[in-house]
Amino acid sequence: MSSYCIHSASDKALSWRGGRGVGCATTGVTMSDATQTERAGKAIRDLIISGVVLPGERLAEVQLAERLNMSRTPVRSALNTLRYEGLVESLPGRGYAVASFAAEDLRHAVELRGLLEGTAARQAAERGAAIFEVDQLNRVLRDIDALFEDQTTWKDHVHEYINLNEEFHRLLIESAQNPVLARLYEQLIKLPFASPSDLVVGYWHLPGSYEKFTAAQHQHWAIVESITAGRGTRAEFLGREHAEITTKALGEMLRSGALSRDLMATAARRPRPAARG
Amino acid sequence: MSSYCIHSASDKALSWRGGRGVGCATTGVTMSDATQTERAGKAIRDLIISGVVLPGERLAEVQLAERLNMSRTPVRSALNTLRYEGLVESLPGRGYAVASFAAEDLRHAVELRGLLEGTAARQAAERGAAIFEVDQLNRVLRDIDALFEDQTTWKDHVHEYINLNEEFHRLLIESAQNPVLARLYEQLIKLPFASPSDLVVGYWHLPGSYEKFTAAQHQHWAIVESITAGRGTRAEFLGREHAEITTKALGEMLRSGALSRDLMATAARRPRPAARG
DNA sequence: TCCAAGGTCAATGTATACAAAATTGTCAAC
DNA sequence: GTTGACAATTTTGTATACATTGACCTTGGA
Repeated sequence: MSSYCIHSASDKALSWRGGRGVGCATTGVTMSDATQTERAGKAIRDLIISGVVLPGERLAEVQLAERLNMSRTPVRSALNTLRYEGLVESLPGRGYAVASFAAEDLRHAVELRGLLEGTAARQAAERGAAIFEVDQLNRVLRDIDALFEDQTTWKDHVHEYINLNEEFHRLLIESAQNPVLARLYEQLIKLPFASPSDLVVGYWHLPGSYEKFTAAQHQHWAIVESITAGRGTRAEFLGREHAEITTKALGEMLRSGALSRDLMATAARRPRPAARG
Repeated sequence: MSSYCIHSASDKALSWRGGRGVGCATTGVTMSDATQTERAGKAIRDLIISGVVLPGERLAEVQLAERLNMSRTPVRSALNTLRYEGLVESLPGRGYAVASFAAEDLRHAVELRGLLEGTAARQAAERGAAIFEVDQLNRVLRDIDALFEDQTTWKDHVHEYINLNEEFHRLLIESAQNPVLARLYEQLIKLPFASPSDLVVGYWHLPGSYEKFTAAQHQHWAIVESITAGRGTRAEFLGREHAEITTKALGEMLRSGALSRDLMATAARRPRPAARG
């Protein structure tokens, strides 16, 4: 079984959620987390994302525990957590099953992320963002600009771009100083391919990615500009429009097959448990 | 300790989350749920909402297990769940503590609810809501109209209004046919006093409530009207504006002391764990 | 041959025992 | 008197054994 880590197609094997050096699904043990529960969570997540277990398939506790070389207790705990992250669904009295995601779900998630980011930008603009926060946003954007200066070498710095892009979006949410919004955002981007990084990971090697990324960066600047100027409405709609680029990129990714097709429900949305894998 | 159920001040003792006939925090056993875990979840929730345990206070597993007459296992599971509902915070390696809510958090939650409901309304309008869904929304609104016909007796039907109001908001979210949005909404309204019902429960006996409720009902009609007419932008902004009424009501509730003050963090936002209760 | 009822079995739900970690209290030294 | 380290105790994290529920298969009857 050569299904290894995520995106076996992509040679650079960018990890899915910035987990630094986490082991792969088959073992799930090589990483050095604090608790067994965390190890279980990451391992099961990998199993799902990498497509080792398919959508709709049941996740039996004993089976998982054996596979991960631990007892049922941390596995149970991790499954309960993953339920709230939307990766697994709980069956009434029969444990859990891998959640199914349709392409439509991904589009919805991206659109909602734009909505929340736009709201954060508006609130930051309306309350008057602190100088410190704006400075941080500007610094990140200048760093990203530097990466894109040379169109011939920018692909060598994709990792840096991913980190900076993620930091920008995180700072943007923080700038609203709205813990409830931040919590909701956190929950949303835990869905597969709903976070800013995930989409970059899947998109950067496609043709035309440079133009998309520079256009997105243009919007980044405009958002910060709006916040600084206290133009809340413009900030909000720029945040939403920013998601439109992502949606477009998502569409290209789907057509190109860059997204692990296993994540998509091929037949109906959320097929019945299907006790038999 | 006469701290009993929720809102000891309000004589009619409306239950907090439509739990039909759930027992009270002190026992937590009288209800007949399927599993111990569910019982634990509801019981701990009651302990928090009713103010028996205070914000910032640590929740020790053994202590809770003894109090609820069960083992630590379901208590652990329930605490893990409540973490994702925002009622408790997990301390790194030291278990859990009751989450603190500032008045500002409640306002933020209500505003975000308006944002999501507005988005749902827009999406329903844009995709063209099915006749069946619109019919259901209209039916609920007609039923609510009937309740408010007689200004002298409407308070006898508060329970019915709560149910109908909740159903309207649920139908509104469903009309968008957006599972991701629905999931986010579900998570949001699990916060204390973020759901439509909770606010009605706390507000209906305050002076001027009749006018507020009828004004809200006016907006309900306008939202459905917009959806039917395919006017997405208007639908969205009506959804947001609808939250403004709620925010105003929330302010009055806070000033009147109708909200359990225990839920509010009196000192700083999210005080340090404070190992000593 | 099909349907129904019962039994068997596997998997989840729960309890408890054990291990590891952290906090608290105590004692001694500065 | 304050500060440091060490030990004792409480508390969380994990494993395992048991109970109970639900599913599947077999067997009997129509």
